Amino acid sequence: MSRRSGILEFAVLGLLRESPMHGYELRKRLNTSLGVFRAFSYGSLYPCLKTLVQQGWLIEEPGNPPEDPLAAPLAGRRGKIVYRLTAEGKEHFEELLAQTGPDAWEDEHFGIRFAFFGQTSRDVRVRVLEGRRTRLEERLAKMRASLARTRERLDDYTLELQRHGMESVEREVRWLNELIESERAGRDRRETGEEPPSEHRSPDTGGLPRHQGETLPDPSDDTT
Amino acid sequence: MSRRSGILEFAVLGLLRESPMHGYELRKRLNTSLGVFRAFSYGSLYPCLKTLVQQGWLIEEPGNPPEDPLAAPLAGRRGKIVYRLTAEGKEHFEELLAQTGPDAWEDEHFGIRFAFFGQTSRDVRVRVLEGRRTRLEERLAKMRASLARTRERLDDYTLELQRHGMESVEREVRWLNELIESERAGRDRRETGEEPPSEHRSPDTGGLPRHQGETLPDPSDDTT
DNA sequence: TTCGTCATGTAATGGGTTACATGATTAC
DNA sequence: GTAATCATGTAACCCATTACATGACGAA
Repeated sequence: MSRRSGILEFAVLGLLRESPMHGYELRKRLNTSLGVFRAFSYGSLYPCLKTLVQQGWLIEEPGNPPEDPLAAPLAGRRGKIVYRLTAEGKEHFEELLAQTGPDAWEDEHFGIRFAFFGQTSRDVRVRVLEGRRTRLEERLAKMRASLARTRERLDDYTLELQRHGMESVEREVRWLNELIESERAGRDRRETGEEPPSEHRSPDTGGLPRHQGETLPDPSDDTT
Repeated sequence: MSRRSGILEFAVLGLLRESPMHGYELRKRLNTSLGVFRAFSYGSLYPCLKTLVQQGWLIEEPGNPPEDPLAAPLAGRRGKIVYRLTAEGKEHFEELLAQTGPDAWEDEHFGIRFAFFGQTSRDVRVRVLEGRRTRLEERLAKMRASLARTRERLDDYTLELQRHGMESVEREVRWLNELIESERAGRDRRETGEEPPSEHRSPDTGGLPRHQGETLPDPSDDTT
């Protein structure tokens, strides 16, 4: 039982916006491109797809995705299902993208949101990046306060844990600063939607901060 | 319904090994010392405590912890409960500490395990650190392979996400290397159990690698 | 006397995983 | 013909959270 995930929903809509796909294929992309940070199983994916169809954001079509349209209608047997984003789904995804509320700044969501940054405006990107930075700075302040308060009774390892944790968060903040600066400088990025000629990719931005090591339960099958 | 957590169980036993506590107090420590990396709520803590009692690893005592033994037996009302580690619990915790199986190297577990490193032997510490390093190196290899394979179709943001993620993991590996070296060099650390004079804390080790930013749902009350 | 904090709990829910069950298609 | 991989799904479970319910105790 999963039904309506949140971030999984977001990622599914985002991937299907590019092109229709099988659930199987979807899961593979979820666990490679995005899956460096997060892996999903069929047990959550397929139920999620069902509810997205119920919402009217996706439609199911029999057969294979555009690349190999050889598959006959195949009415009887269980058959393959291609999921395609509807107009409503597209609209809904755009709303999700534009959201800058607090969950856009949460650790679990930030990475995946970032991966779809190419589909929003620079304005939204900057707001989300700043929100995330604020979050991390608050966290840092708490960590520092807590460390200053209880230093004596902590042993070496716990202390080192804290120290390294703080250092990591600090580095993440620095990285966000670079990203924000880069966005503000207005490097040649697409404003929204479609891809640019895909030639010049400005090499000066940065990458995702989230868990350097979190999740990743061994994607196991991505050997294509 | 939670019952038997794994890592929560581990942390609870580890904290109670130091001294008996109330559930409330336990949760506070869980969310300060350790909570920089992970927060727990009562909804998981209290049920967990119950099952640990059932296992015979803890006993419940009425009253207050050692520091203020003023509380009368208070039979009737719901009353406070102090949880104390039993001999069996202590033994069980030591077994858990000595485990070097794969879950000792998982992201979710590593941070908390590390916090209790002071209670194991150097031997176990090194094995756990090396295991973690191996894990991360495998992950890194996969990330590199995947990146090399699919580079063209990824947009700037997804690419940057990958790049930054890899960089973080690489940094974590470097940190593990320092820790391992430091352990091997045999810096003046306690071998097991009790605290040393707590004066010289070798400043050359490092800190925890796990998620720089994961979890942390705003501990909200740690102002002591 | 009321507010903050200490203190213990439960029910409903969330968002996932693992293991299982099934079967089609492709490559050798 | 058989193994690998493609492909879809479900049931049982896991481990947590949130919101709720209850109440004692100290300080202003």
